[in-house]
Amino acid sequence: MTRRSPLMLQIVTGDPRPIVRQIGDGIKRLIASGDLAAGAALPSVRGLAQQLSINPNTVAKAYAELTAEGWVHARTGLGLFVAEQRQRLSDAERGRRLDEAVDRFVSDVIGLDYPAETVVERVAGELAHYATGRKSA
Amino acid sequence: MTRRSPLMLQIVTGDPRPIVRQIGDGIKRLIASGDLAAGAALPSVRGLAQQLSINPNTVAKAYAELTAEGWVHARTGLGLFVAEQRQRLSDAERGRRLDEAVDRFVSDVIGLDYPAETVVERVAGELAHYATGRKSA
Amino acid sequence: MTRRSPLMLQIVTGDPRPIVRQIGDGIKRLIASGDLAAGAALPSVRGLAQQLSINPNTVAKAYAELTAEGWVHARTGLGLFVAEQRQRLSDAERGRRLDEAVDRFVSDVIGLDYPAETVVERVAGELAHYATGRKSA
Amino acid sequence: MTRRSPLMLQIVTGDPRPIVRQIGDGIKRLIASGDLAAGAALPSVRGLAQQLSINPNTVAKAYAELTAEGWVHARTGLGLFVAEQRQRLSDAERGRRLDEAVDRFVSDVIGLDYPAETVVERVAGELAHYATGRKSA
DNA sequence: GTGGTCTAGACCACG
DNA sequence: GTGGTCTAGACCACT
Repeated sequence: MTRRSPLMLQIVTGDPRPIVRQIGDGIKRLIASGDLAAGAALPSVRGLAQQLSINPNTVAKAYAELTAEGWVHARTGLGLFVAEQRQRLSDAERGRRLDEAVDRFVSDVIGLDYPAETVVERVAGELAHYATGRKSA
Repeated sequence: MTRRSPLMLQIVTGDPRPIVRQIGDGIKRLIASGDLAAGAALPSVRGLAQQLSINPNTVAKAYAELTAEGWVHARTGLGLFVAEQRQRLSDAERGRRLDEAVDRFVSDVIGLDYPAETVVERVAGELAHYATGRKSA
Repeated sequence: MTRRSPLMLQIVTGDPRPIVRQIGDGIKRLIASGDLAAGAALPSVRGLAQQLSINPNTVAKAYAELTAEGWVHARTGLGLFVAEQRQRLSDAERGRRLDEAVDRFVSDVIGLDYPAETVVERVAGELAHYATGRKSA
Repeated sequence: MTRRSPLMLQIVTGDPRPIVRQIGDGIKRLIASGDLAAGAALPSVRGLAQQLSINPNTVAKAYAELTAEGWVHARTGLGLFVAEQRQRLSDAERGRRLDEAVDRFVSDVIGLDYPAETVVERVAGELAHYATGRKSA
């Protein structure tokens, strides 16, 4: 139950997001989708770095951010484990971040000339993978 | 048609997007919403720079990108004008960018723990302000 | 008002806290005490690194954490600025962190054999420097 | 007096403190609160390790630190016993540690935006559970 | 000039 | 073995 199997993670060089963010986003999704349950062990810094052929420091940085944001917690000498999820941000802050994300998304998409329904459906489809209120899968 | 009135544009220092992008996004929005019709003239580089109190180089760079992406075109000695509507990006490129934007959006929102419907409604609401689908099709 | 004067910051090699944390804590205090008002510019990464005779990456890391926690925000090409303060954490999370801090503090102090009043007075004295609800100075 | 009953100790995996420290802090608290009187025997290294389901090395290290700090003393062939109350640290050292603890505590709490009185009351409340001041003075 | 990212390699405490 | 910290030096985008 705490075995460290290779994660379903891959970094894409073409992706404009920095590697650190790709790792962070990827793991957040695995947690949100329930593929990584609370208490599960993450791959070691060195292990994941080797698996992805990147520098261990880059992985460590991504892990540090996930730790700071409360997604995982480190037990020195043992490794990283998925934390219990809990509401860390104030409602006001959550609202601000939603606004920001929506705003940016609209800016990104507005020039692509897709019908609004198409865009909305794509978003809805993606979000469907992640249960409301997380990990109800 | 070609008068150069001050654009309804403003840069926000708190915005995480670089200024170049804020200008580009802003003008794309004005075009998409119809506030800037095809054939309309854009403010001069110096004029807009002064209006927004930013470096003219920054405006010039934003304009260069809009030109490269086909949103506007330069008429030597006259200035920049909003281009006639046409397919600016290949379908493949459009699809790729949609994917990218959706992906990023989902990553941004996933930790906020909002019900999917809430998020989808917000996006739909924002998109409703702009032209739905391609106008010159 | 946005001038970058040398900060009242110093790192102590004997301090058990890592340098990154000393910098972060120091700046948080300067902000909390009002010495660094919202909108004020922080010293540049390279500048502070030189001033403290440490590696720029170390400063950058400290700054990145402050940014992630919302104390400051970066404007690429311009520098870092003190952010408007706002309630980012949920009440539950704030409570958890208070509990944790108190718990740790008691553990640290319990063996030193000081009268409780002495300890409490020291804490009260230190906290008095930082106005309730921040920057009311 | 010297019977070796199971200690009222537990390690918490979620606790940010390393296990070594949790053990040390826990025993110090038991001594400070009087639950472990001077002369009382501590559980054996192997026994406590088994009770807490942790590595004996970890317990041994914690015991070594307690011994070095003068909290307990070893009687060869018999085990560890709580030391008679005496000045374990120099005044300078005690003062330094108090400063350090207060400093760290203030840094931890400063961003949580609680009124100073609230924080002070919490500290006072926690400290009240333990002996106020040195007991054998 | 500014901050942000990435690599490489070192040392530490912890289990 | 684990994660955490620090240094050194490089390249990038932005102003």
